[in-house]
Amino acid sequence: MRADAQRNRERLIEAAREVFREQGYDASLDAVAKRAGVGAGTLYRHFPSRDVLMDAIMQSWVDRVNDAVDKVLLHEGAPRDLLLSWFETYVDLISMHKGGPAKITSAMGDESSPIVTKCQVLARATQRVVDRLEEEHALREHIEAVQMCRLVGGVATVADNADLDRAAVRPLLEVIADGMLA
Amino acid sequence: MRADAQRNRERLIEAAREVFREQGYDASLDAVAKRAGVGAGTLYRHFPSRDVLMDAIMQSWVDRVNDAVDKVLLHEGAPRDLLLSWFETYVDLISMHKGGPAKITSAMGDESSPIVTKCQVLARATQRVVDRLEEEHALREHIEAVQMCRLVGGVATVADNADLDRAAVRPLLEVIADGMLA
DNA sequence: GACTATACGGAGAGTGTCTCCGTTTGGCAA
DNA sequence: TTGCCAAACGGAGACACTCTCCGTATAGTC
Repeated sequence: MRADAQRNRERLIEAAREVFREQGYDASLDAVAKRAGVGAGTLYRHFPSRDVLMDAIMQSWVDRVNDAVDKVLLHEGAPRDLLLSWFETYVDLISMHKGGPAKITSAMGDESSPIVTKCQVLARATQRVVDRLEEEHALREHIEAVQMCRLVGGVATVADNADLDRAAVRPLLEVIADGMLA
Repeated sequence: MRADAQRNRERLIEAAREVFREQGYDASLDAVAKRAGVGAGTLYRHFPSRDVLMDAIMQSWVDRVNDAVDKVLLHEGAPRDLLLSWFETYVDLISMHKGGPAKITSAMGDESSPIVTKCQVLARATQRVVDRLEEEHALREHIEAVQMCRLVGGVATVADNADLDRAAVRPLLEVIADGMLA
């Protein structure tokens, strides 16, 4: 890739990060291009769709997911606490941008989604939690990681849309946890 | 209201019902106006926003909700079956239009939403199910109808976004039910 | 320094939202 | 019946966003 192309690509990602944080996932892509100081054509050449751009700005986020699940799994304690701890972390992780929870959760299990890699990172992290709980025989049978992602993602989506705070989200996560634990 | 205004209002509602069914909740409002045979100005005078229009086309749906909960409560059987039966009915009721689950669930508990009356109808119906289960001491403590609506609405939203079928939705609803039952 | 593949930029086509204002009409009073 | 006018209509058009096309600029190579 030519040096100017590389530079513009990075500028676009940085601009998108800022604009999406300020205005949410629905922000105008022309605004992103303008913030980056490039033309619309340049933006669309690098990132043919909004989702591809989203995927790119989430690279550093992948590391954060993996760090987060490591940290959660470190914690010794009751299975219910572990599970709830992961659920709350999960909600935080997918709620970094307005509209994020819906976007990520609807792509979960869709092989052709442009953000499939991000979903896989989340699913694998969740699988590690499932594995740990199964070792301890703490989970009911037939509980799959993808179901966990969908349920908790559903709660995060509702919370995102309705501006619910953590206090309102907590009891919803508890219901899900109790429904999954043996 | 003048007779022509009344007539146009009804035409618009009928047209919106058709267009939303065919094209989903995101369909162009100009398309609705055109289908109704009126100008865009007439549409926006009657219905200042998409949500207000949605609210209007859902009038008959209110009756359907009430019929549905009556029918579910008639059913004798285990509490778990009753609860799951209501959950599946609930998902069907709010999934009549693409985008409906997110719209309805995010407005749940928001007094200023244009579709607040529809949310209340759903919440009251769900409350009747909660009351019945509490009579039978089948429910855990501190379970509120609005939480039920949010959890099941979250599942419906995910299913709507990700095109999940009933078979994929069922186990998610089971987790929620098990998390709520004593 | 010249060449060319690569990348850039922004005008503009396509689409949707919503408003404004000149025109039409329903309903009433005389 | 007729005349009046408040109420309602309609659609052009301003504005916003997405995405493409193509003339222009330039990075990298020889």
